Amino acid sequence: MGTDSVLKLDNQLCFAVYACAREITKLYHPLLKEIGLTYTQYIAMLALWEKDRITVKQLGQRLYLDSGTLTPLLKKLEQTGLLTRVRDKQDERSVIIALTERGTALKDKARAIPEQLFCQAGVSSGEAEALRAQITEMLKKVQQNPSQ
Amino acid sequence: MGTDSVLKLDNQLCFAVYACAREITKLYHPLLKEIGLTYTQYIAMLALWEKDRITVKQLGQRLYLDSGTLTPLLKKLEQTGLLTRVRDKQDERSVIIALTERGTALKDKARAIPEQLFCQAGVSSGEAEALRAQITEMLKKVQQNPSQ
DNA sequence: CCCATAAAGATTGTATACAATTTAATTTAT
DNA sequence: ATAAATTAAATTGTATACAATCTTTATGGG
Repeated sequence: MGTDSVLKLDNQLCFAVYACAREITKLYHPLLKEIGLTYTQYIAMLALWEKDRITVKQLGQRLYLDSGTLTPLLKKLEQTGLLTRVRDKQDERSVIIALTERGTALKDKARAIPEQLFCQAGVSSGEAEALRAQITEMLKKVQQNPSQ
Repeated sequence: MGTDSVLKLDNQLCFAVYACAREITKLYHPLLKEIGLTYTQYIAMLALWEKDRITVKQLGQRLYLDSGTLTPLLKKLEQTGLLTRVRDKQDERSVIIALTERGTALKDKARAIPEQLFCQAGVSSGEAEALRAQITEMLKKVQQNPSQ
């Protein structure tokens, strides 16, 4: 085996995924700026547009993010007026996230984004879907603590 | 088409890549802790073990990172004694990064990491390589400014 | 030669990420 | 029922990321 092929950057799956994630995020930046969201905020809104009135914990499980990241992010979205954060009466440990009217309405503006992005990235939706499926499978394997 | 399939989180390639990158990073954490590196520092060292005495600019192109991220990271690795940062005599705008003896020696300790990670992740090296190749291709398409 | 541009790093400001800890509420086991 | 364990958020501290700006140095016309 050549000296150190296992340590070559170009052989690292991790690096490819890591670099790709950041480059895609950069691509989103100008589009998201128009609707006033950061990338992570957009991901959170995507989850909430599908299903809101969920706890921080549940949102975190969906996004693979913990309260350390979500608490400040959700406070910001609350300040912007896109959602509310209210303690659950049934279980005061939990905080329930609900979209406001404005938060729900923002979905209309977001609808054009995926299409614009595909064009920009020059990736066909077919190959994107195939790749997404594989990466998702990998994500599930790699997931450290699925119960989290 | 169902209400909003384009905005569904599970249909987003970007989210799969983004979440996967973070989960893989978490997997590395305990292994890298043993050799005293963070994930990004490890990536930087991988590049430098392959080729050092390069400028910050060149390292940034290799890693898809800019000086805003690299400057503090490299200062830290300099403090740790793994590398040196010296202005290029030929072009005082550039800073040349060179590994110290300790920096070069650390490679020996790092050699075991990729193997350990594959076992932990439960991914065969064959499928990892196939996926890596696809993501790398995608990375190149998505790259905004290759000249950068 | 001299100025306008460009290039490379460094800096600033904002927004993540996440480990580790803390606080408050709830469950569980005794 | 109550102390111990668990759980959910929030907080703290550290380390990225990156856009935007600034500083210094180099380059290229005129």
